[in-house]
Amino acid sequence: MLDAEDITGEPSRLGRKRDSTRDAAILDAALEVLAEVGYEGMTMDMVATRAKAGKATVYRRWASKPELVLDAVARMKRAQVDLDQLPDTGSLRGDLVALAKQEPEEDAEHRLKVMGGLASLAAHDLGLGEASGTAVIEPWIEANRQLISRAIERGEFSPDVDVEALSRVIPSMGAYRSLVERKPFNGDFFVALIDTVLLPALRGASVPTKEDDMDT
Amino acid sequence: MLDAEDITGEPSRLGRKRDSTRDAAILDAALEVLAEVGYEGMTMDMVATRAKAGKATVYRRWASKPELVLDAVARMKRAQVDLDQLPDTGSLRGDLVALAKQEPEEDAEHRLKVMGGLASLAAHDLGLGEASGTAVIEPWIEANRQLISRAIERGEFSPDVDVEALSRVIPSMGAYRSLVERKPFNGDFFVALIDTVLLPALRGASVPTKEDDMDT
Amino acid sequence: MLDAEDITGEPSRLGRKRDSTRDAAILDAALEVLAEVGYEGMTMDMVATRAKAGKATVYRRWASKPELVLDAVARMKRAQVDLDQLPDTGSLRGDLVALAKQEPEEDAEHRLKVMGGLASLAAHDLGLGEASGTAVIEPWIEANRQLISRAIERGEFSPDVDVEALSRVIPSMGAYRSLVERKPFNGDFFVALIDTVLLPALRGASVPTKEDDMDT
Amino acid sequence: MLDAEDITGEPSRLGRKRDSTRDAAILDAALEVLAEVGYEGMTMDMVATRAKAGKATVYRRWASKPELVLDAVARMKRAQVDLDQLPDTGSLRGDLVALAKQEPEEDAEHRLKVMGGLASLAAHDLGLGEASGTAVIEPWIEANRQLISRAIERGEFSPDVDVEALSRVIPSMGAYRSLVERKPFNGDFFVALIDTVLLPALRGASVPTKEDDMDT
DNA sequence: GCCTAACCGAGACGGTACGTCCGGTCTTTTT
DNA sequence: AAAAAGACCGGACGTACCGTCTCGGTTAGGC
Repeated sequence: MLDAEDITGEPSRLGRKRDSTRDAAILDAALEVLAEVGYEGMTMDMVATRAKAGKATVYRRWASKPELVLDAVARMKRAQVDLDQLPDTGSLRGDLVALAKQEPEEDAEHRLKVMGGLASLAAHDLGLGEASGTAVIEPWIEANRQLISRAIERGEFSPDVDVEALSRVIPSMGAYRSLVERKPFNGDFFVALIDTVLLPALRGASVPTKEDDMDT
Repeated sequence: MLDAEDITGEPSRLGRKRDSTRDAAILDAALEVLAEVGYEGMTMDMVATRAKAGKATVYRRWASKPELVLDAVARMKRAQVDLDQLPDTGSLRGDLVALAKQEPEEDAEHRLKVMGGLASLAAHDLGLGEASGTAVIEPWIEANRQLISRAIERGEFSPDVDVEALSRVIPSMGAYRSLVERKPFNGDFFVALIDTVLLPALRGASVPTKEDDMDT
Repeated sequence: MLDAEDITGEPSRLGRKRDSTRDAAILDAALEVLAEVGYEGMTMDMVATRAKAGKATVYRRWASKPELVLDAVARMKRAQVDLDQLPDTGSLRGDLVALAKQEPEEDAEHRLKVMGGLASLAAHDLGLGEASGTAVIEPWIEANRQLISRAIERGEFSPDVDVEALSRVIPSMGAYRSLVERKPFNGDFFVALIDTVLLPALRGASVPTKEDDMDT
Repeated sequence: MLDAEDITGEPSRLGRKRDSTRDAAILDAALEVLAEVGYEGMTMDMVATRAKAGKATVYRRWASKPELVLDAVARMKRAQVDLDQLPDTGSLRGDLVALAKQEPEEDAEHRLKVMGGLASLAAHDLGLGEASGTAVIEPWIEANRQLISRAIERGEFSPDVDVEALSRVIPSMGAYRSLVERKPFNGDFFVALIDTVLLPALRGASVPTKEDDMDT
């Protein structure tokens, strides 16, 4: 966001105050349009019109279309995973399933559509691709990271497992299913991943054959 | 591609024949431009000009920019995985590593750039998203599917493993790393995935807890 | 027309002969299309298709669209004024009226439409503008020139009249009415011009006040 | 022009106002380009670029190339004949010659070139042909109509003359010379027409043989 | 009676203008 | 000064047309 006031600390005393309700209206409009026509199909005019806002009002808050979409999608995701209220059922499988069910099933459809719009952000080298994925999926990965670490501490799994890689398994495969295969990313699929990929990998990680640095 | 002749079977004998060298020239030009300026930066005029083709010649073959890019990327991928010449080293790990090394490391950089261009295709609901991912990644999944099945037949792993899900592990996580995290998708990363996720999951798949239908 | 053979004298004896019936078919098709959609609306493909000819067959005969249209319109006009069979009624008025009635009234509507198409030829500096007008209207001017000269020889009018200018009066005003005012150029209008402009001007030409060179 | 506001009467108060200086800039650019490369050679991009305007700004005002050219040429002509300041020298000949000289001789060359561009407008049935000629030549005809009427009132000529037809003599023949014959339409030619056609026709109109209505 | 070159219809080709649509900026009026 | 509305510049999109070239096939001669 481009809020000069946030930086200076000086509350820019002159003139009319920013109408902060516009932020939400614009982001909601952006999400609606994204879900309906996708990123490429969405235009800034569509968003402004639907939010009953002028384009200048939009551009006063976000410098470009990608940044707006980024914030819009992040806003949607923020509601989903709450890192301060992760489930704690005693077993990793229980925690992960609880995390999956935490979000009403009907929201998934909507978010799926919006996520589609997200894909093309990666095309902008500006680091927006990175940021965008991060904003949406990183909290999810972080939740997995915490749940898996907790399970290791409990002694459920060997401390030798690659937590970083395994935290990414479900989000990555979910993203692939949503964005590339365009199949629904529902609870059944989620549970199947847990049982056929993630848990087996954690259990089977006793004898990691070799090296495993992942970052470059 | 828009090739009516494919449907009728009747090869539409009248008039000048399509110059099939133009297809290749246009696709190559598209790949060059994609690698240089990305999907959003690429224009149809750039591609046509570089291929020394008229725009009509381009649009006679591909109905839109996304469809052209789709074919271009698919063409690039096709060279990568050859399903008829899969490696056979005796162990799954050996096969997978051989598959990874099969492609010269320096090509990866180029393909990574082009793959970035692919991302935004998913934004077009037209099923292009599906098709695009499919065209590029599906052959890779198929290769994994064959290698894993063969390993099971050899008795390396239990026949109870979910071959479908596990075939997608590496491509999905590779795509996430490339397109969202924007980190290099090199051999080290690839081998790490094999050793810390895929092989453990295959080994640990002895007691799949519950249901596991994946397709819808 | 581009008939190389006409120039070289060497009749290019080898190969298949031009099918001269195609010329007529193409010109007729061109006239039809011109009448229906005007010069700008007419395309070479339309003409070729309607004449059941290939574009190459058209371009083998005429080098460009303007040249084709020029010939097409000239062909139409040729039927109209026959310089070898000018009327001779004894009076200029009788001759002119006879010339007007010589062409069936119903053809006028068609030719009017086609003439509209002619207008834009003038936009091509290539001398086609000149040629086009010339091909269509010049024979008519020439007819007037001969009829007026004959009337002067008969003593109907003073030899001092400017035959060149007066020969152009009716064609010019007819063209203006057709092409610019888009009103019908029928016999009534024609006769009115004769009686209210041309004949008075011939009669009143006793005292030409001053200079009168017209060409530059 | 596409100015919705003209119809409603309600001046559509919201939003940024049309920048009326753009109209003039675009029309001037169009005239320059027309004079340089002619109607067919002129492109909308050329006009927009030269006027430092975007194409959307051009198309917001004129729906198509022909309509733009029409307005551009009309603008040029408007400067030429001022119906409120017609010359009054006491004789029709003096008035007509004054009208001719009223416009600097060097402008004629420029206008001639632009007029050439006008010709092909007639090819668009849309009434643009009619409108175009009208916009350019009708004011001239009207000037002649007024001058001739005034001369008749003064008793210079018989009230029986066909003012309508005679007012069109010089513009029609001038248009023919410019557009079809492509010869210069200069003062000498103009004066010659007055002396060898128009004035004789007015003088000789004593005994009109028949006459009959001209409009249909 | 066959060979060969030029013809024929059909349509792909390179190039280029058209008119539309967007992204991001700027202006006008109202709040 | 911020808001809604919308005009502004720049530039890509996809369509259509011109004039050329290529394809398979046909129609003449000349041998």
